[in-house]
Amino acid sequence: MLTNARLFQQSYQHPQSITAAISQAKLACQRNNVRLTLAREEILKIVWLSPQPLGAYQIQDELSKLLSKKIAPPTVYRALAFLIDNGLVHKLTSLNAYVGCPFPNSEHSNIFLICKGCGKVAEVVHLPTNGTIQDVCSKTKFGFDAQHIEVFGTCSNCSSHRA
Amino acid sequence: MLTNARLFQQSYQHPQSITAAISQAKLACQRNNVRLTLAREEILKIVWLSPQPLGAYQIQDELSKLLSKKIAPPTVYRALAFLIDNGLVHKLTSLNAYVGCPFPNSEHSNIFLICKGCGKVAEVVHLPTNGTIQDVCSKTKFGFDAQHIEVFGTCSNCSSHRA
DNA sequence: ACTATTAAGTTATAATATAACATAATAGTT
DNA sequence: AACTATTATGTTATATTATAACTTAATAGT
Repeated sequence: MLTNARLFQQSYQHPQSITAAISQAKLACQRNNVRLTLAREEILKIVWLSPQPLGAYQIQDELSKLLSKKIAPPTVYRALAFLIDNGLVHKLTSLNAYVGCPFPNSEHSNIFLICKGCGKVAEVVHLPTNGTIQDVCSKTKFGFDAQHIEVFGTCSNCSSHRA
Repeated sequence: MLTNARLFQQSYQHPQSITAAISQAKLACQRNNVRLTLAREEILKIVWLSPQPLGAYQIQDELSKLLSKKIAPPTVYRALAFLIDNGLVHKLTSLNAYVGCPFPNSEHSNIFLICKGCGKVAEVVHLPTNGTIQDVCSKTKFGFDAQHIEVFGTCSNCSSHRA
C-alpha cells in the first residue's frame, strides 16, 4: 500500500517532497511532450506548499502575490486542468479543492483520506480496493475508465490530540 | 451485492420504483421524526423520474413547472439537504448533480457507476469494497466516518449499442 | 387558542467555473 | 534569423452552483 498518510503527523510540507514533486512533474511533462510553464510550475508549488487542499481562488490569490500581478480565474483553471490531465494534481470534488499528487507515475487508486479535524488530505494507492471495484464492474458489465474515492474521517493526529 | 444497475437497460424509470422510493421515504421520515413536506416529496419524485442525475437548477425548473410558481434556489437546496441528510438522495460531487437512493435503509457503500455514454448512474452496495476501505483506514489509523466512490465508465447498454 | 419549533418564501450575493476572443510565447521549418 | 503553426496566456464578460440573512407561514404540542 502506497501512501503519504504520515503527512497527517507533520506540521509542514517537507521541502524535499515539494522539490521532488516539481522534478517528477518536469519528467512527466518531458515524457508527455508538454511544457511546464511558469504559471503551471508556480501553481504546482503553491498546491504542494499548502498543508490543506486549496480552492481555485485561493490559488489565484497566492499566485497573484507571488508574481505581483493580477491573475484572472482562467489562468488558474487552465493550469489546474493541465496539471490534472498530466496526473500531477487531483481535484477533491466534495471540497472543490485541489491537492498535489504524491505518486504521479504509479497506478492509481485515487483514494483520498480527508480529515475533518485538520483538513489535511492523504492519498492512498491500494490494489485490493482496485480489485473489488473491478469486481463490481465485471458483475455489472460496466466498462471501467476511472475511479475517485473520498473517505471522510479523523486522522490519528487529530484523534489523539482531541480525544 | 445490492445494485440497481439494471436501470442501465431501461428506457424509463419504472413507476413502481418511484412509488416504492416515496413510501420508503415516508417510513424513513417517520422513523427520524421529520416531515416529508410537499416540496421535499415533489423534489424526491422529480429526482426519481429523471433517468439521469439532475442539477439543482434543473430541479428548480421542474418544481417550478409542477407547482406553477416561482421557486427560488434556497427552497431546492434546503429540500435537497433534507433528503440527503435522511439518506433519500445522494449528491454526485463530480457532476454537481443529485440522484435518488435506491437503498435508503441498507448499509452504505456509496459506490456510483457513472456512464459516460448515457449519463445514467447506478448505485452499488458492495461489502468487499467496504472491507478494503476499512483496511486502508486501519493501516493508516484513520477513523472512518463515510465514503463516497464514483466510478466512471461505460454501461453495458452503451457499449453494445455503440460498439 | 397559544406558543415553540420547523419549514418555506424572498432578496441579495457569494463561490466556483467557463466562453469567447485577442495577444504572446514557443518550436519546428526554411 | 525570419516564417509559420501551434500552444499558452491575457482579458473581459458571464455562466453555474450554492448560501446568507431575514421574513412569513405552517405544524405540533401544550
